[in-house]
Amino acid sequence: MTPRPYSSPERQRTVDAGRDRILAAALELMQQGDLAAFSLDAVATRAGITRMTVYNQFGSKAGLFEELFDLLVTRGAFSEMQAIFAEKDVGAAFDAFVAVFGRFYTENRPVMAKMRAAAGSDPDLDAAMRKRNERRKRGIETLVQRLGKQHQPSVPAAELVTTLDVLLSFNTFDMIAGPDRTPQDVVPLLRRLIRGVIGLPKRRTASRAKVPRKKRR
Amino acid sequence: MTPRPYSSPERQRTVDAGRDRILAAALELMQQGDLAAFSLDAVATRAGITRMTVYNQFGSKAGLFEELFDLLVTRGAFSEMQAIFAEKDVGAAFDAFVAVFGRFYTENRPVMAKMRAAAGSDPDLDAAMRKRNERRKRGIETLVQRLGKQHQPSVPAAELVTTLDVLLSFNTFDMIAGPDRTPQDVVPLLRRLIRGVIGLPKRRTASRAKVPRKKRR
DNA sequence: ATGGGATTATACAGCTTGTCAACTGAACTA
DNA sequence: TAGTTCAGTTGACAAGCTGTATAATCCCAT
Repeated sequence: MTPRPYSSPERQRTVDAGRDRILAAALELMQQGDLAAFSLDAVATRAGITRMTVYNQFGSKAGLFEELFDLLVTRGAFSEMQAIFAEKDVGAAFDAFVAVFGRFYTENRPVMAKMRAAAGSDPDLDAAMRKRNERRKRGIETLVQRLGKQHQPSVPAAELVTTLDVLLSFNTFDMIAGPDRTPQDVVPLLRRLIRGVIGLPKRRTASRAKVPRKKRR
Repeated sequence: MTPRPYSSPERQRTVDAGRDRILAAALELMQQGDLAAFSLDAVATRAGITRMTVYNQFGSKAGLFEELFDLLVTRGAFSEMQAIFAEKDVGAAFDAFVAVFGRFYTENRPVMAKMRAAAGSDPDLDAAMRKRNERRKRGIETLVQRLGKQHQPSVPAAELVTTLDVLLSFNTFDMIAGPDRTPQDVVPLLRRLIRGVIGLPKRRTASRAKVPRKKRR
């Protein structure tokens, strides 16, 4: 009656390989077609397995979404976060923060758009996404706490974190970028915007700081 | 054989009444349950008619969405827009603009959230919604053009309209308000934020401007 | 009474997510 | 070496959705 211990490295390897194939297929489908074309059947067929295996591995469609998002995040350029929080100049830290999200949103723009749409339809997935976005908010909190006294934000202090969170959300990057630009292109604009909100002086651009301005444009 | 002319005011009235009942039922369903519960069958049952009638009247689910959105807009507090554009003080005009959208988003918050989600899944509906949002953008454009020279925006002039459009989108109101406040509550914050972006001085609050400050709170 | 437009009833196709018992194969045991 | 056990896979099924097609029905205007 008592289930005996069971562990199979061979088994585990094929299972993990299957998971990877499923996630890869899901990612490809997310990058291409529209959300309506993203069915578990399409994912399974593309991964070369049965739809049921997807259910066994991820529980549900929302589960697959969540794991896919986590995969993107771990793959993403968030490894620099440590360095950003260690940065001496708070303004530079914010600038780097914006750049990280600009890159992440650019790399995963269609996927993020579909994630947002899917989260809007499924309350469970919405809660899961909200929880993951809290990490961004906590990062903003720690940066805001490091702000000195020589700044005067254009919003109440209690709202500063929430406001910055909005400005750093995928929606903001996506809307401002529009169809003709990438979120990456929008980074300078958002930097200026954020510096304006937290009341930091305009940063000396790297080029200007180095070269002593020889010719006007 | 030749179809004779035919027009029936009575008939037309009952048809219109049916349309109204369908739209009312759809609105109720949008305000209550989640988007998954919003099926054409549920709408039809609630309206006391058949699902086929919905198709006859609105063509498709997306068509119903669009007409419902238009209904909300015409019902909404956008009648003041004329007065807002006629306002002498540009800052006051922006303040009123923000208030209008705060009220609209507050009244229709769950509906707007579901519309956004539905638009994310259906490209056609997404295009339709985008087109309707252009009206907001055009309103911002006219207001921005009326800005004088005594302001220095914190973003390039070419990006000012897009930036303001983001700040006035449902997403911004919804995110900042969060679960404990209404978009309406967020209006003062967004006013300050927008004034900061376009480089306008903080407005003298109406109460301060009128009453000569007798007692501190 | 008769014609026309809208609504209804009914059926169907195709798609989706999700659940079920039966099956397969690797690892353990005798 | 041969049988048992368990995880993972599989095909089949249930229920829901949108959208379409077709015939019957109702009701108003002529």
